[in-house]
Amino acid sequence: MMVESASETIRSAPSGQNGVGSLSGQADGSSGGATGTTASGTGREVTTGADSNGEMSPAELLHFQQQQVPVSVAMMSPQMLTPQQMQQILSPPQLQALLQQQQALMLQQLQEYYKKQQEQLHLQLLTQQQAGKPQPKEALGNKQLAFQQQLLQMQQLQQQHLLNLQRQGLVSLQPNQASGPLQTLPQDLPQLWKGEGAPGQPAEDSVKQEGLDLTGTAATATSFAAPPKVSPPLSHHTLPNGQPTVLTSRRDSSSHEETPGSHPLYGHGECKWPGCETLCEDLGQFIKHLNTEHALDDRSTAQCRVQMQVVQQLEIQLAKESERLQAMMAHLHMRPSEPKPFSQPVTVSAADSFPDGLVHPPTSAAAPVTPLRPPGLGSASLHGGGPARRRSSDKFCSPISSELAQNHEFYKNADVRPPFTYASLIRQAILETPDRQLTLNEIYNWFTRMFAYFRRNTATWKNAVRHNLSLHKCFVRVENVKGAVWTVDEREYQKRRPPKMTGSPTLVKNMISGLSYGALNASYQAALAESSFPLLNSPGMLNPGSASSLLPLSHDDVGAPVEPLPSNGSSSPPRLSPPQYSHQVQVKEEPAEAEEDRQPGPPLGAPNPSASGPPEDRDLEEELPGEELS
DNA sequence: CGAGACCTAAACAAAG
DNA sequence: TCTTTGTTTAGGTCTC
Repeated sequence: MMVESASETIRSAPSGQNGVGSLSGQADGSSGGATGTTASGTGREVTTGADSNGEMSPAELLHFQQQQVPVSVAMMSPQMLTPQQMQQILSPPQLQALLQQQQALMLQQLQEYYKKQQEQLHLQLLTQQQAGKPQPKEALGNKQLAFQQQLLQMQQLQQQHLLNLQRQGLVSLQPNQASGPLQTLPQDLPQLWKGEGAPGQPAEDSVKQEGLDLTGTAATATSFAAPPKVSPPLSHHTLPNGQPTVLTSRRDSSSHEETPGSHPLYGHGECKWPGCETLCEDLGQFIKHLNTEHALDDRSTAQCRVQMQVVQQLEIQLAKESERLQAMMAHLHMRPSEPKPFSQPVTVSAADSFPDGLVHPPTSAAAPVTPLRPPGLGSASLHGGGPARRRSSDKFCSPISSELAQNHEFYKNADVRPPFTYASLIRQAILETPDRQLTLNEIYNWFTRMFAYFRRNTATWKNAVRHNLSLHKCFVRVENVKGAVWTVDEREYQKRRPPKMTGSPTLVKNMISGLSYGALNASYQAALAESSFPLLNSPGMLNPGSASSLLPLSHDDVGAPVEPLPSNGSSSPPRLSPPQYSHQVQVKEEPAEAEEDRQPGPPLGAPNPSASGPPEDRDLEEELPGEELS
């Protein structure tokens, strides 16, 4: 299907401008790896990425990076950072937060604009009235009406966008959207202003009057950072439910992260103040301009107010959607949220990761609402690349199931390649079923159901799945009544993967490859739908003693991390030792029949009678203990 | 540098 | 005959 083309998108950005050494390398490593580098003949390379590859210009990107990436990160090599690298640095959740922030900012800028126009109209009215110009009152009234309608429309538009983005999930960029996801809104706006709303194009007129051009606004809207002047009022919003929003906290932090030598409102040689595209040769000039043209005055103040409103609106919207999501999840048998995940040890480890200089705390601070940091992945994967790899903290790496559980929504919606190996995913898929067995097709389905990436990238992964199934001994094919099904031989599985280092390079690599800018875009979208991650954080993780070992089936992957062994010093041979896990549940190359008999019955190992609940939970419980054992 | 794990690509064969 | 499912082989990358 068409999907195919879209598929490879991710790797499309082989860009990995080898700037950040290994990281970029890894970027194409897995997915692009062979193909990308050596192209192994196939020349498949697929650059497509029409959708995901936001096509953000390098300049924009740089701008983006400078403003959004935590200082330390940015300093690593600002000019070298590619979207991918950025994504390497930021965990999916972080990206989400980031994107959320950006969207909010953009919206707010738009609002400011509108406000501005409105003020102008008022002015116009006043002057005209004073001048005694008998301008037909009606006309003026119409104008104002038109503006109000536009405001309404705009608000609706915003909300719609939010919703759309939320629901689209998969949708990345429309081909014609020149740069980045954030263009979406701005692009719509001009229309709104010029076309739709006002009969007599009043909007456009007034816009021109001030020499402003909404199109320009659209362009400037890409300026992500919060205008300093504006940030104050935004800094401490809380959701109706009292939860601080990621949005705001991030914004706060970002305002402090300004890159020296740059200004959030200055980019591409022009003033990024909403609606102002004044060209400024250098920062100095810009500052001057800023102080003169955008000084603290009524207008600015008004803009701040508008921003506040926008933010509040967004927050309300967010809260609503979160609620809805929770309800949906609850309905779909996922536990209702309650952000407990943060009490997990993982959190600690996450914090631990900062020293690497790869991630910054601010984000984690925003935790409550959006568990931004997937315990395992968040940090683990981040490190994968560089020095971090070495970290001995195995606790870091959480089992795939937990990782998955926590980022379930994310992967489901974002076109991000999951940082797991095919083998671990397959295994996960199989273990998630009551019978612990799946047909190939069911496995496919699981993949597509769980990961947006696989929904879009149909092309090769199926082959890879089959390949993995056949290749790894841990996957046992069993002839079933209804055909052949695949099961997992835990013992083999454990054996199979001699503990690699903790960071799991490939995973990271995978993740990275999956994180092309397009992915980022997707993440952005996903971010919106993301507010209630916690839901997924299966409580199971917290269950310490729960049914632990019945089926220690797993420590999964995410790289090989979890290890049973006393994690202490050497991070080397982590999970190698299956022995400790007396598990080996089932299977094991046996005659299909035998297998069959066994499997269907009590779901193998019937891990925990009590802790019913979704398979995921089961798994989590199974795994965690393992980790803790160590 | 070699070993291993992983990944993608692709050729083939057997079934349905 | 076409598609799906499985198996194998080959060539690459990356980390240890």
